[in-house]
Amino acid sequence: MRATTIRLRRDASQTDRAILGMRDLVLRGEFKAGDRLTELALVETLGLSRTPIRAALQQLTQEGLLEAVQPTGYLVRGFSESEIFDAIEVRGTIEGLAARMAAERGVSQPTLRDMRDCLAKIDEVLTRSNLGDGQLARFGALNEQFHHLLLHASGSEMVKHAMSRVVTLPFASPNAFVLVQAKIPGSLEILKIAQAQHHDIVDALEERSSARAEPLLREHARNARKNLELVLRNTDALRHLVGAPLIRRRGGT
Amino acid sequence: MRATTIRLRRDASQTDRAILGMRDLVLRGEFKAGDRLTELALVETLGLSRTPIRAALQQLTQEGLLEAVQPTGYLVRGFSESEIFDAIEVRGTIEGLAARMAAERGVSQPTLRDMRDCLAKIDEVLTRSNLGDGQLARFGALNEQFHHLLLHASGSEMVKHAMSRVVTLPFASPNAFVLVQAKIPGSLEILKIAQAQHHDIVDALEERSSARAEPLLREHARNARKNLELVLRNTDALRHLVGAPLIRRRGGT
DNA sequence: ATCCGGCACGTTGTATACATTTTTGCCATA
DNA sequence: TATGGCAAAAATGTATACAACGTGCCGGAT
Repeated sequence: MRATTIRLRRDASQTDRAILGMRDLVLRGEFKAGDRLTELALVETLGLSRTPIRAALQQLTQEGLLEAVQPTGYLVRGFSESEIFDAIEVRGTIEGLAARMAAERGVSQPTLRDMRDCLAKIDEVLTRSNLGDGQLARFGALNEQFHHLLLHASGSEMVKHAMSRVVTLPFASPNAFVLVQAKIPGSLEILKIAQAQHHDIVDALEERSSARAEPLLREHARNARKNLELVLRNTDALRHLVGAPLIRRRGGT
Repeated sequence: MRATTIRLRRDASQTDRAILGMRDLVLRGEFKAGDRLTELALVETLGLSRTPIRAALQQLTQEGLLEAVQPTGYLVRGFSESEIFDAIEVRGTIEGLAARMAAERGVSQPTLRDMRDCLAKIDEVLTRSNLGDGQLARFGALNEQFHHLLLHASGSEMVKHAMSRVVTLPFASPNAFVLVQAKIPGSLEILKIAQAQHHDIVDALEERSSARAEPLLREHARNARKNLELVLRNTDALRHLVGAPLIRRRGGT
């Protein structure tokens, strides 16, 4: 390799760096949706050899960020608003399945306790009258934890696996729109509603009501659809949304 | 390369051959669940170089057939009965989502006609009093076509994409247990019930009843669960099930 | 006998040379 | 001007050499 090689690495392999670097480039919009990615260009940009680049291209394609085209090559994917809506709907459906299974099969007391604890911490965050970035980040971490606990409660590796695949798409994760809420007026109300749903969900699991739990999760996911709409109509918030450059707007970028 | 190189290829790349070859080896049970796969061993077995082997390992891992382990390496995955059940449940859930979307958004007349035509052909196959392998293969092809038409009717690329990921797992596809039905007594009845559900599904789509269409597809997928149980209790059928060596039985292979 | 260091080997990670395929752009021809 | 085809350039596909990393074995010291 050249003398330009960065030797700062702690433990990351070249392949990991290629994946992280390329994901970053794509999500930040360094490449536009529809752009063709060539290995050699990425070799130059990232300072890595073709082998890890190829592995990363394959990885990001399976994540859904890139698209393999025939006969050969990769494109940066773009996402229409309706595709993002559908991705969120798929996520809500899988989470609904997780909730149904959890309710049907029963959730262990320790797991229920973990969920209640998690919600208590979120309640505490939401008592503050206005949220700074730090509080929002804490909400995001706890929110993610709650959704992980739900998957754990489902007791199904297959459901976890299905969820992990759905969530690799930008905008599809339960946390996708949390961090930009600071830029949206009324965000506290939105988060309080989400948290009320969280409580209802645990109630449903506790009473083993799959018929309540499943639609609750579907509806819970639809918050993200509303948030997407808000963000799309708010230029300042859009600037802070990770992956925003990949969104294809009707009649424009 | 060695003189042993097979030059029969039409258009398959080495990478394609590695993927097909490895998938075949795994599904046929040449490697047992839990076996570690080393690149060099596969190089010897398949007569390819490490580069396409590595790509194939990555691909089969994302398909769910292999499992990447730390610090480094790949294992052949095994599937418990309950994992297969859950995989089928996930598939039914995604198909249910597809059906709901199709009903809500409305299915075009040409697509409805295609579905009706497809079902008419299946009806014809099922009028024969007993099914040979050829008839069963035809049923399988038409069944697959029907399920593809449903995805098409959903009008959602995201749902198609989610389904394509679910279906890569062995046993999860709508056709997984069709081809072994020849070995199971009463298979004609099973297929007739499935076909009755097909008709109900199209009826529901036609009247745009998402509330009917979604649960119909979930229940339809559960046929596969029943078939799995039948096959697991029938040694002869099990021998003809693709991927059977990967099934972990309680207290045995 | 046990613990520990270090060497040898097997495996994966990475870079790169070479082969093959695909794209591109030019030029001749209609 | 449109078109066909050919050659050059660029890209990907493939093989392989070498590096880095573990892991286990063996021998020596306590």
